[in-house]
Amino acid sequence: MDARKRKILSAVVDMYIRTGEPVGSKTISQLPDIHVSAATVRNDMAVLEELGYLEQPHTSAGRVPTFQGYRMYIEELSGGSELPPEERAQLDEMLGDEKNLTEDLILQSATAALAQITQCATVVSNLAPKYSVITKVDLIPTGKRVYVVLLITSDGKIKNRACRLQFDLTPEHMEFFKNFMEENLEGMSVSELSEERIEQLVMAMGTYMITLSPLMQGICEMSRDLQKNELYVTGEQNLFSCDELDKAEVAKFILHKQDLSGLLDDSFQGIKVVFGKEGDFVIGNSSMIVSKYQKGDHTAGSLGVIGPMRLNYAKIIPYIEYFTDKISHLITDEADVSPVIGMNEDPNVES
Amino acid sequence: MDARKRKILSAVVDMYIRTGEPVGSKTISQLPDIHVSAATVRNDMAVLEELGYLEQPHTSAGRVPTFQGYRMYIEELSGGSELPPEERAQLDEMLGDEKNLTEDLILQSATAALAQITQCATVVSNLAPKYSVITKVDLIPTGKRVYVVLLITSDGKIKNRACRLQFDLTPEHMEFFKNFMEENLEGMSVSELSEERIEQLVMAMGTYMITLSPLMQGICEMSRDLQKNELYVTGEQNLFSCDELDKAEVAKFILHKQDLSGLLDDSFQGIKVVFGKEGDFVIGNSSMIVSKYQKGDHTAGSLGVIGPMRLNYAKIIPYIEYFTDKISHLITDEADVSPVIGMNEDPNVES
DNA sequence: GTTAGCACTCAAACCGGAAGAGTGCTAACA
DNA sequence: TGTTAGCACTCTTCCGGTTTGAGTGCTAAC
Repeated sequence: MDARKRKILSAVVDMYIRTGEPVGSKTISQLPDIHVSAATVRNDMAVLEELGYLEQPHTSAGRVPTFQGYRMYIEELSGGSELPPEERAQLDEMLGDEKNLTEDLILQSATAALAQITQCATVVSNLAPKYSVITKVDLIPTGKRVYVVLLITSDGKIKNRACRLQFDLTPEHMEFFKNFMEENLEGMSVSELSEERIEQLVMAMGTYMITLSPLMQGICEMSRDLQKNELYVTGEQNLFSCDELDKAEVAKFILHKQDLSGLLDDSFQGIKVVFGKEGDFVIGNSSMIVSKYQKGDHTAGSLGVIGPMRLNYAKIIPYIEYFTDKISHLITDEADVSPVIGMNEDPNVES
Repeated sequence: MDARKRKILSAVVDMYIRTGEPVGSKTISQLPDIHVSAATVRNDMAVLEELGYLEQPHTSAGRVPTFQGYRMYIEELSGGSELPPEERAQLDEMLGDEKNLTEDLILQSATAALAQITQCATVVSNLAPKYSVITKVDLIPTGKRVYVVLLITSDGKIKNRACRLQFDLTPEHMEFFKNFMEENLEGMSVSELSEERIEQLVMAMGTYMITLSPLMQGICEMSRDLQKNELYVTGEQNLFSCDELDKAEVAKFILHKQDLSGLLDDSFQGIKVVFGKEGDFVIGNSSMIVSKYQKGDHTAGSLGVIGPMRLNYAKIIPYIEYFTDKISHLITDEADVSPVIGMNEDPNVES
């Protein structure tokens, strides 16, 4: 494919993104940096159509990019531009006071900022940190035969569960439980805390087993929660004010946002673009641009934008790259400094 | 307004609910219990239109009920039918094993069941219990200068917040805090726990004030959470499969469901019906039917159904009445028996 | 390889008439 | 006086035909 065809393809996609109308040969030929006639453009477009980059809604209409066409266009872009300093400053300002923020807050303000400038929905999948460790287990009596088990992890997550027992616990029982936890659970990695492991621990409790097993059941449920990845979505409203998207599909998406995790946690590098209805992603005519962020040397999660397929990729891709970069730095630094203020009661956090 | 007009109005609303088409005089005159000609029906309909119960989309179309028309129709109904035993049995079964359930679970299964049989969205506003008391405050060190404050209430709610202090606490500080809480906070009603009250307590701490005030700040935030009413919404999908409702409005509603609390907590008795766009309720062409449930002698919350205005009121109203009655009994009984298993980490709970 | 010219295609917009549902009014009837 | 049949009228909806215009593919000339 020669340079002119590439240029024409780019121009078609660009124009289509701007206008939403199928693009004709005449329009392209009139562009300042296209120096050939409409007829020539027509010939090239016919070839681009054969190659699968463009298509016609009907015989006498202009051309519209295919998925493949968009992909090619995006690839051309992504090598490109660094963000100009003034935009960078603007983004920094939107991110707010970066210091002293916790990981959750950093992610929240990043998604909020991104949603606002792109006028799209933004999504973050924050992987359950693999190195997180249980730092504290506590047991608090709160009523007749009701006890609250409290679980705190090294990355600042706090979980609690109330458990009803068959008998009230003696001080000896309480003592045993606390010691047992200190010896066996505290210091253990959350990812090790499988159901089998808990089963084993219950067995190891000996005569206390029967009385205390509901507590262990509670711990089991909490550890399952802790191992789930978190998914935030913000700016869903923006999808509804976009008339290229089917409202019913958007609604379905919002109600099943969890389904995204598969797409987001997929292994990939750099920028990934997913188009609606091309794969598992349910909103037709939409696209999702995702990039990963790191904590130290590990992938810690991914940040993405969801909007119509006609999206200003040229602007948005650098934004996302800048944000994920920035997040990587912030959370890596932050991890060195101090534990995190818990946010596990925020209703926007789903898993 | 004579009996025949009343009957005709009822018939028109009924027919309109079934078909969704404007109803003509001929259709009505052919109904089995209408024994007058179409011309007579026409005359009556003209009167009903003058009275504001019916309207015409255009001159040569049939009649459609107005808000007032619906209201009249619903009023006629609500005196009516007890639920037949077989339906009652069916509802009971859907509610599942009623014993041993907590308040939250009762409400959840009721909304789920109601959403399923009505194919509508259901909504529950559970008022923050006014008599709820703080039973326990605990303080747990979890990291360098980081402490978790735990708050447990008599109705089984558990809240926690991590607070970062300026210094690490000495055992003496810890001791003081726990004692102070035991003396001043435990036993106090949640509703008394205003910001001013907390302010006063901070003042009363004397020399410990500066060090411990971030903890009190945390308590303040948690008490604010505890005083919020809870709002569950279920079955939102159903609204999207209903083509009389504007999807964009439904979406807006879902994203701002909190706005409902005003409508739900309003004081009223028996059944209340709100029509979309008539007042503050945003979904055009929709209606919401609400009824209150009691805990002992106090209103504890309300349960409602949201669907298209063309709703089978004759069926749904008795359902709602039955459910709220049942819920009232269950939660009143349950309160006597045992404290509640906490559910405050459920992501569906909003406030 | 590029371009102008031309015939062709197709969607969208427009128009006008016919069909049909339903009304309001009037005059007759019990 | 209330009820009914009849009739003219209104208004939406549907259908088919025509027009318009944008855009194409092909061909022949440059």
